[in-house]
Amino acid sequence: MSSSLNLARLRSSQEISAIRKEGQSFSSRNFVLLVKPNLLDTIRYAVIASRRVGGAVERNRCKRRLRSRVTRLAPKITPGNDLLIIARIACLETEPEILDKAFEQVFIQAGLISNHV
RNA sequence: CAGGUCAGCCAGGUGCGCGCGCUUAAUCAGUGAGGAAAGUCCGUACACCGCAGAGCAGGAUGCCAGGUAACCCCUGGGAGGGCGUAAGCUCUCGGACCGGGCCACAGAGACAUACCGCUCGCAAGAGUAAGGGUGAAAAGGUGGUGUAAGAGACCACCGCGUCGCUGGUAACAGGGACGGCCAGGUAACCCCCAUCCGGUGCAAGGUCAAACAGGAGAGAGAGCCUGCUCGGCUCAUUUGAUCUCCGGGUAGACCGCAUGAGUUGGCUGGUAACAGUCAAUCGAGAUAGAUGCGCAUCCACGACAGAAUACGGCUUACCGGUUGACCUGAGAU
RNA sequence: GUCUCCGUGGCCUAAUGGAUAAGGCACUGGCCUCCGAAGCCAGCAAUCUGGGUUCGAAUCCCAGCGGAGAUA
Repeated sequence: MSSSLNLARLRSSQEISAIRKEGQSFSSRNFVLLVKPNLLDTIRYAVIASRRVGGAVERNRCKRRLRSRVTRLAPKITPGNDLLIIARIACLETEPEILDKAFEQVFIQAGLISNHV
């Protein structure tokens, strides 16, 4: 209950474009992760699926998959960062377990998961 | 039984666990995408702006009748063409005597003409348009009479036009009389005729309203270290710190926003589209944008695809399943 | 969401309803050269898709597909 409090959504387009400009990027086949430290003790995130991914059904599916993995990993992630996750076409086809692994790998690479496993 | 045609319906179900949006003070609980939600191709509602009334310009529609809030929509009917043995499917539809434009190449000639021809004649010339050739298209067609050769010059049938009659609300159909066919096509070229259309679109529009700047008034103190006193510091006291009020209104929030040309069922009228009436019922409302995942089980093994102000159509995409009517062929009784 | 516009070889352009769809760059082959470049000659290759109007469609009409832009 307390862990869910420091996970928030980013809503304004100004903040998101700031992350796109200034954030550090870490990419995989399925998605791109951009990180920018904020001065708060919370994690704020946003998920983007552009028209390149597909129609409305495919875009919703991508966002759903990525969002659910963020909420699952949230207790492990070190707070104080803004995250921006951009979906790629491949994340529609990859198996859920492989996507899980790729997600953790990228977050370790970005140094966001401190107390791993 | 096989093949086909048309019309309609469904769009995985049930249980458990985790998770999301909305309703709610909160839990529990309830509820939660489509037949096309799509394309944005038409038509409206609704909102604001404009507007005495009318017209011009521009655009749309175009066989007839009906339906509808309205329609490039639907239903029924008509004429003509194409496909199919058939059930049936499909395409076309005001005006060429308002006027203008265009009709390449070929061909003698494309809207006006006689090249090769035919006939008469010694010839000059005259009479012709049957046949040839060109072309998408060349002064009704076929057969006969007739003639020097020919020609609606005349006759029969068909086509065309005009005027009555009968049936039909009408488009039109049937049949009759007369004309003797004086003149091509194209209006998805301009145009003419009839009917309709003001513009912009929910990011419409409205309410509340930080901050910054502005105006009016009060005004000598206000703030910080610090909870209080002392003390200190900063900013003010001409160019005004600070406080109060004001209008417009940005960020943001809320309304618009889902009880409606609603849905389901019955009855009545109508061939039908549809209308009327009675009863029951409330079935999404997000705002970077909510519906999924796992397990079990049943089956036909799940396609196309995701609401964003709402509705009526059209068009396009689509795994399959199923119901009814009809047509053709074969066999049996 | 709403509105507007466009679509011609690999790329950039042209076109009166009447052609075998034109030109430049690129590509391929040849000539030239000791070898290249340049130049010259020849070739390859296209009207987004499907219907319709018309004697005839890249052009006109309808539907679809794809791509741009505007709107805060």
